[in-house]
Amino acid sequence: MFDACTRCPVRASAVCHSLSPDELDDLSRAGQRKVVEPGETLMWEGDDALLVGNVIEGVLKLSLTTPDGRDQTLGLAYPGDFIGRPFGRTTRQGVTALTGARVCLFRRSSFDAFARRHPQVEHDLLERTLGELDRARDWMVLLARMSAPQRLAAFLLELASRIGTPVDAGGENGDGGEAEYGAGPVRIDLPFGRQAIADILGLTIETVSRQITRLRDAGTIATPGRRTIMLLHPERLRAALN
Amino acid sequence: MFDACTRCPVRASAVCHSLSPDELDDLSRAGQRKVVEPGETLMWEGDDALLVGNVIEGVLKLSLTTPDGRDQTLGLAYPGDFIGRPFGRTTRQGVTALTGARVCLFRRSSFDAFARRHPQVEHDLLERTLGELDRARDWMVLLARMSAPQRLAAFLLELASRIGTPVDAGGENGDGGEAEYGAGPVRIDLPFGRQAIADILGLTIETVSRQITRLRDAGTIATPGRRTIMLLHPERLRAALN
DNA sequence: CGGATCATTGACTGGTGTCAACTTAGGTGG
DNA sequence: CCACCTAAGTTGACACCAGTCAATGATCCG
Repeated sequence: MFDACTRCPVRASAVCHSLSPDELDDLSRAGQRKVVEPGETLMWEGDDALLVGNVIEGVLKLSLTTPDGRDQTLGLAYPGDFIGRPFGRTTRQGVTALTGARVCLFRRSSFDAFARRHPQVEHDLLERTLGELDRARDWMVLLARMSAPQRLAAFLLELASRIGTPVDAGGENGDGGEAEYGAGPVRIDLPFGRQAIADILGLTIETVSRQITRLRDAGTIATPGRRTIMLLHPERLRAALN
Repeated sequence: MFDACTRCPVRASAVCHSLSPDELDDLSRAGQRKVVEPGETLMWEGDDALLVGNVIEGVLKLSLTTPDGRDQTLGLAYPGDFIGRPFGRTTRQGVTALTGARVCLFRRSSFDAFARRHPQVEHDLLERTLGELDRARDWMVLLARMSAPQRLAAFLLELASRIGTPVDAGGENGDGGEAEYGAGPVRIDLPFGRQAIADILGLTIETVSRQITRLRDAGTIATPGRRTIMLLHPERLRAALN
């Protein structure tokens, strides 16, 4: 298990990155890896907060259900991100896998105790949480004030920076890595369908669909498949935000 | 100054509550009290994060401006709350006093260093930030999915629990304290005007005004003055949320 | 090839924003 | 103490964007 941590693909970016080999060994004994199926819910909103963990691979959503039964996605968790609610009685948001995923889970009580013994872990958690809060508040502005076209533009740009791959005008750039996208076209392979986008943007699936059609007709994007979007003119999306 | 901390009205609830007298003395040397005028902005969005602090008295707002110049309030800070962005280069949200206020400020660099030497403070900050994040996410659902009547109802109920005073059917309850409100009427003395409410709820001032009128006509609330709202039937507001 | 799911499109409705006029509250100075 | 003035709040008319309901079209999978 210690070895599993050493070779962990998110070793450098997860909350455990600052631990010494001994500490890591200690923590790893409390952890358990789990493969999550697409659509599987790891934690339900309102549940007792029994588990926390790290995303190793895949994309998960944090979501809440409105009183009238609609779903609102509050954030996405990518590899290296922390999930769950430490130091609290209940998890206020549900955590559901959008894609197949692998996670590394801890009993919350064990993790809490470990974190309190390791200030560096608490500090890392604090920095992450402060960053999450900043991002949540940015998103609040989008949900509170922006039109459907603006919401979609902002979302596509964020996706591009998270999981987009730059595409050379002449052909594939090749590596499929994290390369920063600039002015050129970007390819996004969506890990989810239209309904999930609607849930994220606080819109209906029909409105999302109409906005995508509009952007395609304008030549700003191309949609070679249901789950692929090419940003042909990212700068136009950026312009649409103002 | 040490004495000032000992007698501080938010001594029990602020981030410094867990400190020993010696530690408190240490921290207090780095702090400075400041009186803030209504409307005064303590920190501007995008500023270098130079200051952090505690609210001692009054109500402040955290806000962001949309590209087209509208204001969105992201949260309110009440006495005991922590303000500013520790461990970061910039403050993403502006902090502006809605009422006259008193705060206790630290240079961020000093506070950061102090916190890193005192895991208990970092832990407290982490718990606060996690709570803030939960609340921000609840509010996201409101902004993303709820109608104007629902937003106002939710806001009035939150205000009631924060700064409302229960009112006996026969007369004043008297103490003006934090007493939990139950089924009975609650009086809210608004620390801000209609525009601020609109900024919080992501609506226009006209829509807020119309909703208030609607609730008054329905007998759910009374508005004896511009800055006073009496919740005559809080349970109706609660019902309106579903 | 056929069925099911997901996505798109269309027609219509309703809620909220916008612009503008009007009213009220509250403070100031005669 | 009252008249006035200003800022804040209210109300009305109208337009438009996004939601709803319904039908059609495209993909994926067995």
